[in-house]
Amino acid sequence: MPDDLLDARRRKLQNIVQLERDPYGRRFPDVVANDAIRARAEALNLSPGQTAEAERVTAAGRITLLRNMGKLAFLHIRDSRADLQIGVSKKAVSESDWAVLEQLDLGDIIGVTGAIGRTKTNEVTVWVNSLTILSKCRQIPPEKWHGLSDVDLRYRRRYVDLFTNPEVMKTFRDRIAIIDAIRDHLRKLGFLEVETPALQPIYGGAAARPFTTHHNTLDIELFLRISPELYLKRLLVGGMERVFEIARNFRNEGMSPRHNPEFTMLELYQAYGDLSDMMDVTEGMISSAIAQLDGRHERQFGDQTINYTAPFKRRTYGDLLREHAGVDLRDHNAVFEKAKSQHLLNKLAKDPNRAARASSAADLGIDQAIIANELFEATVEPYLIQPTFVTEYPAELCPLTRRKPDDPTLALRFELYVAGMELANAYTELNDPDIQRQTMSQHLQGEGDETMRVVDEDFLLALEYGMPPAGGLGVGIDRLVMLLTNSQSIRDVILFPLQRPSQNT
RNA sequence: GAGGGCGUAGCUCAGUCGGUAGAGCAACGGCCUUUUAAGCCGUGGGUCCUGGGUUCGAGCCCCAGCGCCCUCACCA
Repeated sequence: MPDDLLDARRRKLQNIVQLERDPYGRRFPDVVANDAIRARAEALNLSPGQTAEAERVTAAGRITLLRNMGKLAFLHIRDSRADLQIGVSKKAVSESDWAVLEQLDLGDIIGVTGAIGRTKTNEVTVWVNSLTILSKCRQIPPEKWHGLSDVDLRYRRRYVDLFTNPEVMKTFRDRIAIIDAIRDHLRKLGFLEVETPALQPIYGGAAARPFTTHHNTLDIELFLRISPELYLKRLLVGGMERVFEIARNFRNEGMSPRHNPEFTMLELYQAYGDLSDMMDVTEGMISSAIAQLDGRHERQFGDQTINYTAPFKRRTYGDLLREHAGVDLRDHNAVFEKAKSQHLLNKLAKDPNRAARASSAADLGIDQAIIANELFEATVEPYLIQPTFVTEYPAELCPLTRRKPDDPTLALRFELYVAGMELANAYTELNDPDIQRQTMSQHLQGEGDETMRVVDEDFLLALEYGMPPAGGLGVGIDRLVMLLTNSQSIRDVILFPLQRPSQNT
């Protein structure tokens, strides 16, 4: 039973009330951030044991360490950037303040004012002359040394994770910095940041199963967006030449270290641009993000070292397949036999016997390009460690994309791979409404699954008004943050990842 | 959805061959005015994930369930 632990804290809270002090505090102005106080101490050039009596500061934070020696106490308080040691001498504070100090626990939030100094052991310390409790912590914080490491608890109680594990706070501060840098970069390029519906009567722009919901007043079924694409393109029709949205997308699919049901995607469209512009934008954005962090273009991700110095490698799909799988994309038979020998057909055929008997893609009723792509994913993807733009995808894999003028079997698309992960995806967009209508309907037929899919007639109508030729780009923001912060799971870069609700908490 | 791993004190973790449930931190009482995972003396703290089963006896073995993690499947 943890009751005795909780009771002890509740008792101390009562003691504070009895001292006529408010255990939950109030406005506490002029707080200086811990790292700023440390910087000031640095600038003062104090020698060990010295205190700059005139350098008074106000500090506040959560107690992460508390050592009371009876008449002198050292505590560490933490804010979102740093820890700071404070020293409280019984002689230097009021009787009431000292009495409050004796009722403090790890996890309490306090505010102090005092002079900046250094201890004999050279630790920067604020020597307190007044102390205020700002919030009593009535739960038990995790252990000071190991912190909170149970991953389930870390996600369920992210607030505890954040204040006990500074590297977690750092990761999320970095996430914020990365997104800020991307916004700045795009605005400087003249992109307008827009917001489009997350509740959509017809979903589109990606092949994924949506979440469904219902609007009571209109009494209609709605879908949570799987992509903002079709709305952003409407804005191109409307005359916004450069638009972007940092959109939360929702996909009712499986979860993995690289997939969360809701995730953040940057999508942007640039009128009069194409694939090569999208490469420039991608490289520029990532460089800006890195500059906003520590500026290091060479970064660790797990046991890999990745170099983000632009320009990134550019390789064609066909070249990569030839290099890693040893087959020519156009040699359908070789592709088929190679895929068969690698046991890649079973899952496509959904029946091992049928896969074993088949001697061509047609036998399985599967498009040739699908088999090639299976081979690509198995043999090429794992080796795309350094940032690589993969270009010239087989057109069948991306029916909604404009084709290469001099070779209509290839699509004007690239995917950016880093560390074997798909990080970005870009196209020279299709703006011919007739071709778009045709490919959308074909795509529908190919999807014959249980999910409802409807051609978005209003989108096609918009195209008929005329959409400028454009480049389009999508970047998985969570994955980018994973890569730049060396986080192995998408859940480590999403503050509150989806967890099954638990009964106990 | 399939396979594998894990679940012991508030936290981080031990637990041997199936034989009385352990440590550190945290907590409680006491001492301590320069600590750095502070120190010293003393005390308390358990639904061993849940439910069955085997056994004289289960934290440990078996079955089922729950939760989490990983791999795969799903997924422009």
